[in-house]
Amino acid sequence: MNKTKTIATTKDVARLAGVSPATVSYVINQHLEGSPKISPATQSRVLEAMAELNYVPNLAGRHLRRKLTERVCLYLMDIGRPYDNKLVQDIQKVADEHNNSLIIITGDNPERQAQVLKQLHSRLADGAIIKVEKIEQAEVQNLVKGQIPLVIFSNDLTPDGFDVVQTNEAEASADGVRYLIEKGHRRIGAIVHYNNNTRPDTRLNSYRQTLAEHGLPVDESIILTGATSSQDAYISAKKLLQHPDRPTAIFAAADRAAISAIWAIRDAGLRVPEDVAVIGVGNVPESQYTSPPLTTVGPVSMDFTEVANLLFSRMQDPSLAGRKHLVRWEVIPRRSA
Amino acid sequence: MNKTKTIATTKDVARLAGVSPATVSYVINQHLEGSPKISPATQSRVLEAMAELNYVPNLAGRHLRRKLTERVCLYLMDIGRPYDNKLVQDIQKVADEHNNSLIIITGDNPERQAQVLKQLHSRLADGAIIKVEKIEQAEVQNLVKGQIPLVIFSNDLTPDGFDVVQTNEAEASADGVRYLIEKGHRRIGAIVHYNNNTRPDTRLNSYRQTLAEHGLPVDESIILTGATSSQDAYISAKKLLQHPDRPTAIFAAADRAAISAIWAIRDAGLRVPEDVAVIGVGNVPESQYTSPPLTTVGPVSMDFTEVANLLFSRMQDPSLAGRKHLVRWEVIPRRSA
DNA sequence: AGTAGTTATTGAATGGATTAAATAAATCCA
DNA sequence: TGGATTTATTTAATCCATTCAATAACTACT
Repeated sequence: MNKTKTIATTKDVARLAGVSPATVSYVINQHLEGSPKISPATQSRVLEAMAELNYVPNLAGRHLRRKLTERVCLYLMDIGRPYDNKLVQDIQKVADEHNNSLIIITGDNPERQAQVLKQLHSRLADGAIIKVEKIEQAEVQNLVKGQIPLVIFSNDLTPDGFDVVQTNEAEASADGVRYLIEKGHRRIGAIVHYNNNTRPDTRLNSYRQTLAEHGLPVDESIILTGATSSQDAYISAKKLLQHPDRPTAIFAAADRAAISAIWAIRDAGLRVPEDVAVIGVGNVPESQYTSPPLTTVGPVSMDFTEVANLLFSRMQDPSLAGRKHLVRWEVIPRRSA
Repeated sequence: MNKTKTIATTKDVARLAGVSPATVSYVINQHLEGSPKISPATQSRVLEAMAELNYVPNLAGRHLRRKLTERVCLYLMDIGRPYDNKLVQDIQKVADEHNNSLIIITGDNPERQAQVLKQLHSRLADGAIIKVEKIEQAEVQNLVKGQIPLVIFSNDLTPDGFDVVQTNEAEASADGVRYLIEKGHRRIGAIVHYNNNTRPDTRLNSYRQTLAEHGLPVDESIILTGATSSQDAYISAKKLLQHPDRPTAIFAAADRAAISAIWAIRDAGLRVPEDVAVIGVGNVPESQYTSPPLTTVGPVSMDFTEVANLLFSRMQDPSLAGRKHLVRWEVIPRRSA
């Protein structure tokens, strides 16, 4: 009965099976080629002992000795983003193929980011994919010194020496605005900053710049910023609709805001896109199923295995030069604009 | 230059600072009360050496010796669920207070569940919160043997010996259907199984049972199952609307399905709730901002710190008897029904 | 100054698994 | 059967940080 109080170690298993700890280890790691062959007889005695004692290898011991965790880490700002679930699945799949496990850590403040980078340096994992808006340069540089394979998924300025994944989000947002202009719209309102997790500025800048490039005036009274929730976005949309010189189209810097805008337009008794066209950014899953389906700007491909491959190839050969991977965003024409 | 190739250890720091490894360790762990006091002079010499060598303690070494990881794990089926982000935040907050870090692992198949439970047993973390639909009993029992503090967040049958968090989701779904009946509806359609992550059966059962309890017929032709996406749900709703004997209300077993239903109803030129009322389940964030705002069934409180506290109190005293925590779901009346 | 009493520092053992190198056992062949 | 070769098993070192117990360096006090 006191057996259950203590966690069994290789030594315990060895004693029970009447072999040495080394033999136990070799039984556990048979799969690693190059290990000595253990005779079927001892093998089964060891396995029995392991089962009897409910033995599981201690990870700390193993990692210390092997200098490997066979684990990768994904850092996300939070776990609510539409694409991140797919990102996780794809990384998981690739990790599985490499017999690695995946842990996810979240945090949207620089403190936690620094903390996690430090933990990585402390060998929390053998490599990591960091997906953030903004990078703590200094900490990352330390990691590079510490030789932790790293893939940075961010449009923020990133230091050299590792792989970066970026999106052409800014250009794609500009494409979105251009799309509206090409449809003949001359007065396009903007609803920006759906929540604090996105980078509204680049999208808003794209909007301003694109209008300017086409010789259209930028009217600040139809640029509504600070919408941090669907409700805010709904209210913003209402305001645009009540504007004395109502815009004929709305550029919403996030799909959820765009969806709220559609509700607002329909609630006002107007038609989408005939009376007011709407375009979003992000291509969240729901955007396909709104009514009318939302025209939006988003990633063309949802396959992130390439991102995971960047990491694993770097783990195999840390001397690799820094690479860049682009997640292409494009206008996805549906029926709201 | 070759310094950067190798990761510094306490020994390296000790050598550079001209002290013993023990001293280095005591400098690192000053905060742990009971540690000997180190003189300011040596202290700063050690700190300098640490900075110079870019030293970070190796977690494996520390964990091995301390027999503690100061880490907790949250297992989720995926990272897309509306409430889980809040769950993560709350656990994170409590973990921070205890100087623990949080790692998240996901997986929706029993294999990964088993794998993770095994890793926990292997001391991946000091404790875990497992949020799943279905529990692998055998593996969990092993964990109990291995004395890993565990909180099971699941309505599935759970073995004794640790804490469980459950929702009264089934009863609340029944309340939702009752709510419609009390509004005078006698013909209520159902759209069930929004995706493979939810447990439609309990909700559907609640629906059937509640109708029966009120002496209403259960008409299988207006129960549409298998809607695994918003689009499916939209199509299902369309079908209900085209039914020769059209229901006056729709019970959607998931909010996203309910939202699709609202789109479908409005697209058909009908009004919500006057022509067709809609109630959802889940109270996802968007449900507040649909038009009309969705009446739904969901958790009343969004504070999960209590769940985290269950875990940490158990980690402090593993002999605690198993406790139960109920996340109360209720009808949240808005305007769609 | 000498002894008791503090305070600072270090030596050495520890935790658990792995693995290179060495030994022991088994098999083969002449 | 004896010696060589192959196969199975073990010994002992190692990974790194921590911590108990012991020593060393100081202070203080009579």
